[in-house]
Order: sequence, then structure tokens, then C-alpha cells
Amino acid sequence: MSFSDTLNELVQFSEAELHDILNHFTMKSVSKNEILVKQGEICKYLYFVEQGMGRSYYLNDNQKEITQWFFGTGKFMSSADSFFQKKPSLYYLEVLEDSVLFLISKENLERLFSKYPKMEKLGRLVITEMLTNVFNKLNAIQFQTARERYDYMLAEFPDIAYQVPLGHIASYLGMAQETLSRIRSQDSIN
Amino acid sequence: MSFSDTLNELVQFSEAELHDILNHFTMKSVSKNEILVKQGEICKYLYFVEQGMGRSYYLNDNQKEITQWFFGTGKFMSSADSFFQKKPSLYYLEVLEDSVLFLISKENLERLFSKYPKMEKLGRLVITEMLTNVFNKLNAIQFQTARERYDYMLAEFPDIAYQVPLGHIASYLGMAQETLSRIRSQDSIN
DNA sequence: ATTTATTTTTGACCTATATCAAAAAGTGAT
DNA sequence: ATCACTTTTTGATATAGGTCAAAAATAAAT
Repeated sequence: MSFSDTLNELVQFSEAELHDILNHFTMKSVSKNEILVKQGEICKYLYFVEQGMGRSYYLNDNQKEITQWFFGTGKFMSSADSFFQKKPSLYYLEVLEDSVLFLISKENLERLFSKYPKMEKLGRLVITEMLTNVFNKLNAIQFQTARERYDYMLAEFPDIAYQVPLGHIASYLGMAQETLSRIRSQDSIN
Repeated sequence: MSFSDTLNELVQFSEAELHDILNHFTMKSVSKNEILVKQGEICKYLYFVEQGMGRSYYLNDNQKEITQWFFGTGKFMSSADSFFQKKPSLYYLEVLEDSVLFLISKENLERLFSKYPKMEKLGRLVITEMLTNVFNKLNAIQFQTARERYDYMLAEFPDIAYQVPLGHIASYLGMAQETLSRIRSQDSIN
């Protein structure tokens, strides 16, 4: 589903509105492993993943990368707090495969917000959906076994689960990568 | 800090605006252990905790209560997804001590949103703050020891940590209540 | 095509924390 | 003040999953 379809599904826009809104975004092709934002930098753009996927991650005390979130095709990707509050980002934002993104600056987004009240609603929808998803992950992580967490991953990100390095998924799920490897090998037996 | 002070701190309002906004809310006193929303019901109101505290929780497969979030004085409390999307709530909302709340229906809130664009901004601020907090908890839970999680709790909810039953905190932190009890008894030795 | 680097798998061992059970402490109601 | 009920603590035991180390499989580079 294209960007404009996604927008239109969330809130009904006219052709002209949609056209104008699209014009506030910039399309960008980025290649695999490109870093969009570094920890400590301000996240200047909100991205829409038209095609491809990305992740956010941080470095823990042992400098190990911990994946915080995956952003698949059709999702908005950003370091939300950094973007909206103009604070240094706690996370890296990385593209995991060659991707096409639409990006918008905070200033332009604000312009859209004031021009189209419906955009405010769209913003609220997108961010509450994100909040719900994060709570879901929290519930999965909080009390479930490694096996169950992986099942959650398969359900939540079926497209992503098989396309990114094992280690990224393991850290996302809060387990050692050896554990995830063992879980997967169990699966392939049955 | 009172409700109007909190609003004013997030976004600057005039006296008249503030007065009008306040008028869209209803003040309500609720007593300890009162349930505001049950799992499966639609959460009809957004609450501001003027005084007191509450929590959201759900029942796991063994019918055990799992605390999902604490809402202290000065915070907005709701089952966000249910409230904004009018979907059945996945969570109970409970008041943990005699409290004073300001509540508003979705319809009234929408009215405020369209009347005061600044309210939209406030809404965005509140919800991105929530999102940040949930991500923080996720990071704490994902890879930290029971001891470290409890430290996170003390840092994040210092007021709440000593005022609610141990079991609520343990489930919030994703550990057995026996474990939390042992952590605390370690503390009191030193 | 080889070599080099990266990622995944497998094995052995260990530890943090869960679970089960029972005692102790605390709280509320009559 | 006593009884009933709830919450917290303590002890003993079990286990899921972490850690360390090395081998195997993949992928990337020359």
C-alpha cells in the first residue's frame, strides 16, 4: 500500500488535499545499512517507509547493539521523542535494506497540522497505534518465555522475522542470540 | 501542581482559555480500590489525576493481575487505545487510594481540539511523553536484572514505590513478588 | 575461486530468578 | 481485643535461559 493510500485510509482526504500533503514530503532512496540518525543527534525528520524496512537501536553498557523497534513497509519511522521535542535522540535509526522513504521536517509537519486539522487527527492515530504496539511488546516481554516472545515477533512482524540478522531479533526480544537460534532449530525439526 | 498549572506548563493558555478548558472537564472524587474501567469495556473518559494515584492492569492466563502502568498525581490516566478508538479496553483502570480526578469524554475533548489548536499540541505532547516513558520501561525490563528494574522503579515512580502493595510493583516489573521482597530486604540491611 | 570476515549453530556449564510451601506480619471488621 | 483475611517474608528446590568457547555455515571482498 502506497503512502497516499495509507494516509487516505487513516483519514479521508480529497484529491487536492492529498496532493498538497504529499508535496510537503520529500522522497528519498537509501541503501542498506545506512544510518539516518545517530544516538545523541536530533532526529530532524519523520520518515514513512514506502518500501523496505528499518530499525531503531541503542548501545548498552557493553557497547552491544540493542534493537528497540522494527519499522516495516507502510509504517512511520522516527525517534519520536527527539523529533517532536528537538532533544538528542536516545536511539540510532538504521535502514536494514535498500529502501524508499518519504520524509518531512518538523516545521513542514507543523505547517500541515495547522493547514489541515485532519492531519492532527492522523498524527494522533499514528502515535496512539504506536503506543498500543509498544504496550503489546511490553506485555510480551514482561512475562513470557523466550519461545512465546518469538511467537509474538512472528505474529507482529511476519515480514521482518526472516529478513534481518538473527542477532537483531534476539536483542529486540530481550534474549541471547544463542537462545533464539535454539528456538528456531526446534521449529525446523517439527 | 494543579491541573490548570499542568496544562499551562505544557502549552501557554490565556486565563479565559484555561477557564473554558477547565469547564469541559468534570471533577470527581473516587475512593480507594474503585474500578474506573473494566477489561472489555470501552474507556469513556480521559482522566487527570489531580490528587492520588491509579494503575492499569490485566489478568493473565492464570487470572493473576499484572500491573501495566502506574499513574501518579499530575498525570493523565486512561486506557488510551480504548478511549481514542472506542475499542474494548484490554486493561482495568483502578484507583489505588482516595483520589480526585478531572475527567473528560472523547466528544468533549474533540470539541476542545477543534476549538483550540493548542490543545492538539498538548495532546501530542502528553502522548509522546507517554510513548517515551513506555519505551524507557521496555528498555529497563528487556535486559536488566531484577535489582536494576527495581532501581528504575524507584527513579521513575519514587512517590508510588512505597505506597502500593508489593505485588502490584512486582508484576509491573515483571518479577515474582518473592523476588521483590528479597531485594527490598537486602536494601534494609545496608 | 580463495581468502577473510561475519553470522549462526552447537555444546557444556552456571546463575538468577521462578515456583512451591509455610511462617510471620499487617490490616480490618466485629 | 479477637478473629478472619490479606500481604509480606523466608526457606528449599528447580529450571529457563545466560555465558563462554569453539565449530559450522554464510556472505563479502579481492
